[in-house]
Amino acid sequence: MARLRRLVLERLMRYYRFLTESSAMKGAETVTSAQIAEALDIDPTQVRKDFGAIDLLGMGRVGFDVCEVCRSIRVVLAFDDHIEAVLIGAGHLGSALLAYKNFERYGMRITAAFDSDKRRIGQRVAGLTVQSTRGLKPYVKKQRIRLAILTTPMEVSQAVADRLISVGVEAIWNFSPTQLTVPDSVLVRNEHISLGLAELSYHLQR
Amino acid sequence: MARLRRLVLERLMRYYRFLTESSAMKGAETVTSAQIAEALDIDPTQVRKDFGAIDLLGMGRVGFDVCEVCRSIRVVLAFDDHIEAVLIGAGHLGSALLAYKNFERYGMRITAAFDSDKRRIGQRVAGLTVQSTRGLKPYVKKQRIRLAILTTPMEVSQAVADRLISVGVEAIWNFSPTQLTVPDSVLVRNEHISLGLAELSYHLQR
DNA sequence: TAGATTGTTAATCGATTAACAATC
DNA sequence: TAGATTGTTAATCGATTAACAATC
Repeated sequence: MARLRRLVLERLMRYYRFLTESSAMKGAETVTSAQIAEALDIDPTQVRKDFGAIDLLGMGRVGFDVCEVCRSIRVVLAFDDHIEAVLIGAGHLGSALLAYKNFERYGMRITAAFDSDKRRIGQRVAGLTVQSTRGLKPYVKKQRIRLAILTTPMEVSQAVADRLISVGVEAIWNFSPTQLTVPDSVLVRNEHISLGLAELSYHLQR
Repeated sequence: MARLRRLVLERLMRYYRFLTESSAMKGAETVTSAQIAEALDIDPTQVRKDFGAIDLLGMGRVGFDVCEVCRSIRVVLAFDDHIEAVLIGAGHLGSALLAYKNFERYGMRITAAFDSDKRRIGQRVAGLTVQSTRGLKPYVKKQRIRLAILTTPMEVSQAVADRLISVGVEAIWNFSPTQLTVPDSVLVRNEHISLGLAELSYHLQR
């Protein structure tokens, strides 16, 4: 199977969520590309192409088997791998992510939260005790953590990323509005929320 | 000026943030497309094309005037328009957004927060008192609110969106992981955070 | 069989990158 | 002037959509 591109992966996630969570799919055993496309506002051909890319075959006149599709997506997106992650920056956004227990459904669990602010260290957030960033490197190394979630102020993000990478972190989910510089082997996924503001503001302009 | 596409708008926002917030730009009066491209990891031609699209002219051998670029982007992205927004769903993510005061820098201000949960109504979050969603429609109508931020559980998002649109909301910043169905005249900007998980999980797979 | 749906190729569309003359 | 940088056209690349024979 060829390496899948980002947009394909995102669509696979959307298909999966639709098939597992939408009330429209309650009890259905099969689903057509047209149904999925309609619900997610994309082209039916796109759906079939994406399914083809992960070697999923449909049935003429019937569509796709819901369970088979879900199973295949789980495998491709590695939802059963149980990735452990650390979160750095236990501010408002960080706390919101810690509280978002749904991540476990996709195989990701945040096992520790760090902050450098004395007022936050020791506090309990969503069942975890916020630790001092002094303990970050030893923890990541000892637990062989591969994924880090960055909800730090932008001034410190690059420095924190460097430290994480030096002890083996392979992927960073970056919520701070900074462009991180990392080695090619490390994946950075940026969630720059404020970019949305540009589109909204432009559109609302008189 | 032709209608700008989403990716262009997002890049304009990144240019603006780089020019106004990066320490690399401290005190600089001019900037070259190569400098910006290097910092944001994009192609220099892209930067010049984007600037060209908003009628910004550079100077041969010197580059672009930083102030002029910033001013132009502010105008194009309407940062001085002072858009008022309501937020619906004062949970963890909603509270994080309410606390994120930086939005005002880009002309957006959240003036009211609503929730349907009795335990949240009346609580103060980031200087605002959470109101019952019963008051949502009257408030939006009276204050002529055009932008709504949706941080509701996915089951109720469509219903809330319908109500918002019925009283004049023109754009929705959707943080709930649902595909909303809206009239063509309404802009929906989706921030489906969990899509990132697909890419990260796929990449970390052994 | 008849008809709905798939799987796949070809056509279109849009975004990115390369090349280079024009400019200051 | 010489040289760095722009502005723009052309080439490339990738993603989306249309078309349609194959299938169940």
